[in-house]
Amino acid sequence: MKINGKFPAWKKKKRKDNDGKRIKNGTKIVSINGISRQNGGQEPNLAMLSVKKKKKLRKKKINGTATIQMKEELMNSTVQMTNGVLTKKTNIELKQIITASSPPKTTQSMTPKSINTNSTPISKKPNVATPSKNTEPKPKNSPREDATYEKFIRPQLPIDVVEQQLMHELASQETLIVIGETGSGKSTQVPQLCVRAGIAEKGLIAVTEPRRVAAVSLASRVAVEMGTDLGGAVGYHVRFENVTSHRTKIEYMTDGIVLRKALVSPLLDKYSTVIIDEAHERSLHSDVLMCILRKCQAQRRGTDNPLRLIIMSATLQADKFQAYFDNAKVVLVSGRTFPIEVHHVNPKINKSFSATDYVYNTVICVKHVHLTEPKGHDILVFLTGSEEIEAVAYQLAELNGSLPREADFILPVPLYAALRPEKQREAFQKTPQGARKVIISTNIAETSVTIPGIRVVIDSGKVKTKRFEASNRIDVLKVHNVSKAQAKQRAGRAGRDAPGKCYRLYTREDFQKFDAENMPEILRCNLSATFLELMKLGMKNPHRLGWIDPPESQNIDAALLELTSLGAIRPINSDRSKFVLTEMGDVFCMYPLSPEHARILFQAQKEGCIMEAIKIVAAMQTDALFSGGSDSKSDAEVERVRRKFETREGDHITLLKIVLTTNDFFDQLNAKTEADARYNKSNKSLEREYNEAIRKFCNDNMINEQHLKTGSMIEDQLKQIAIEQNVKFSTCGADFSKIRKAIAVGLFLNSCEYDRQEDRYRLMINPAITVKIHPSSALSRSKPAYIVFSELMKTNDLYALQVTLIDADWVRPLITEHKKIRKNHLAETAQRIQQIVKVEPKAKKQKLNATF
DNA sequence: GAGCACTGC
Repeated sequence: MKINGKFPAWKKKKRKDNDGKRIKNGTKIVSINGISRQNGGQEPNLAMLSVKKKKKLRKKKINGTATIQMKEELMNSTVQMTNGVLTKKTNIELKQIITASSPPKTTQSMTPKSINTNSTPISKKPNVATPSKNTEPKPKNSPREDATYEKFIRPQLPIDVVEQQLMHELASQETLIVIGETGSGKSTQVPQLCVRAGIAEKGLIAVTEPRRVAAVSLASRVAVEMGTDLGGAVGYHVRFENVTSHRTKIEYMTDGIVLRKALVSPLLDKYSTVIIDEAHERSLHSDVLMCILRKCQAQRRGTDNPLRLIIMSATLQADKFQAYFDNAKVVLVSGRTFPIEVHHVNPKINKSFSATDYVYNTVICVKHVHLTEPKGHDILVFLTGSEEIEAVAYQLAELNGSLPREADFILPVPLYAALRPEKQREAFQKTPQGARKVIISTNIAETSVTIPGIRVVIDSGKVKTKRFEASNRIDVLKVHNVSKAQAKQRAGRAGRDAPGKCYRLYTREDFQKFDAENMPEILRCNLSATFLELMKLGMKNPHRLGWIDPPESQNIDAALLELTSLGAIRPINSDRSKFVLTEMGDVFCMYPLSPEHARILFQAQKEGCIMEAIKIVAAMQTDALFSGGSDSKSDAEVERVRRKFETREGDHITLLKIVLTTNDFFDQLNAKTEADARYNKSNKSLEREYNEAIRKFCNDNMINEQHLKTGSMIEDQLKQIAIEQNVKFSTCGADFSKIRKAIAVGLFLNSCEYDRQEDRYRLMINPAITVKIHPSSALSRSKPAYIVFSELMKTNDLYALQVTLIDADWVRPLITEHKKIRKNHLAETAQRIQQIVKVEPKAKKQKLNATF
């Protein structure tokens, strides 16, 4: 929320809200409890000014504490890394930012996890944290660590009740399904039970998590419980960070890392047990893992190193998992959340209620809750996107002017992933005296972060999701209703610390119409990258693969067509039902990239510009490097800086320019810092100056520091892989046509030709589809004859994002080839469907088991 | 001249 300076960008322009009503320059008739009132954007009243002043004061307070916390973190890490070279320090800082933006890690706080609460008040009372048996011996490490362990006493957890049963099942079952709600302790205790049951002697216990924060914080927590240091008996492995050793017995990992490991060692024989946590989330990676591990288990069955699988889930999909894993046993663990009172909108009472204008409803609801709920109970609001969130935050701040004198002050705090880390941190600050914090969030607060002190949840019932349209290869970003499970999850966020309330801005009848569960990711994304990995593991026919929820046939074919056209796979039988990796496809697998992006690198090697290609492709993996429009800059200044990097050749070359500029800056900065170090400057002041210089550079050039660092780490990772692949490093200098050709070849499926009559671009592989260049692109005004884009996004129109000027001759042969393959492909698909229809169900099942 | 949720290797 902007306090000083100009109004937020959304306010300056006319915009349509979801009901189609125009909100003009912030002026909107707000009717609260029947009393209409006009908040004029042009005439800020006195109450409004005093609000700003008040807020400014409170802001100051908050920032004060933040600085102190950050300083402490900085000092801790400096102690650990004083002998590091200064260039390494960027890494240290990144780590700090990651930890700082994750939920506070105390011995009491648990990882962000899924919750499942009933929609009616739950009578279960949470266990009081009582001192219980300390199951593990005390550590004998450094004195500092000893102090930490002595303080630690694990509270009793619901899972303790079924400990004996779990131990028994672990000893006898090959696959086990553990269903446990939030707070049951399954994520921390089940791996430890495995160790105690003696399973870990044959091999490591792997625990997979869908998010990095979860893997890291769970590992830290379990390390404390087991009385070992992190990276000792308990470790974690996420991208860019491997904190494990030869002593490690329990390894927390992100599911993507386990998939990568499976590509290198398909039997995963280092691990005796793999525990898949949060399986109910149905992330792409966990679905693929379950598919692979089932195969893996079959192959290791009967050997002296069988694979044990534990599927952990928070919701009722047990039946589905049970059927998938051959009637595996299910152990139920009760959860430990506080009772939550759920209120739905009742149209009979709330006469003015309109189901579509949820932004307006939100403001009304916050006001109602604010005036009726006890002071000090913070509110968490779920909305769909940044624009909405900023709008509500603004209106709530204005609401303060009309509150009764005795009422507390409303402190709106936006929270979404694209927000700068320091802004995100405000959501975790303690609420100032005399205020009520209202966090207005996207679904980031559903699972990824846990905010303390929330007692009331307001749920719009909406979520923005991306779905892949296989027929046109288009990503569609749209607002949808949440699922029932998601609504429960959101409600559960009110019951973390104490009994809570949830207000749903939809009727009970609407809720009944919602889907039961979230749509699994595998059903709504491009499958080409996944299939490439599975083919590396020996899969030949994706149509015959046993998924929990099989993707649509059309979607599977689209991925096969894409991979074939990119030259990553080729058919091995005449009816094109079986495929195998080509040599090039094998190389693609080594890179953590989509097949298209890997193809750019492959081509760049031929063209002699691999260095530049790696920089560009790495930058393409992160969110926008250039973050124009940040609040303290004027439009003219944003334009000026944007022009500095813009090139006529397109947005990919612009990315390269930004990366090269920052590289130069870092070279100079490092040289200067090294020189300063010779004059005996203290480490601390050097580091401060170093970080300040980076901050200033990023601010001046409107570069997102976080994304820049992520990009640079990806660049290092890609370089490392290229070295392992014996790639000859080459650079094209100022001859950008080489790199443009490599990009064109990699993204040839996205090449377009300008249609002057329509003033739009026609997709060369499918001229029926016309698109517009997104206005954020450097090429949106120059309109060259031929372009490729990175991504096509359907919002209000069909927009091409990240566009580069190309030569049509570079892509024409590839497009001709693609059309040929597609023609055959369609014919073969029709033929195959005929065959499948003929197959008897029984025979079909046998075949399914025989092929992978 | 638009305005984009969230993860992950």
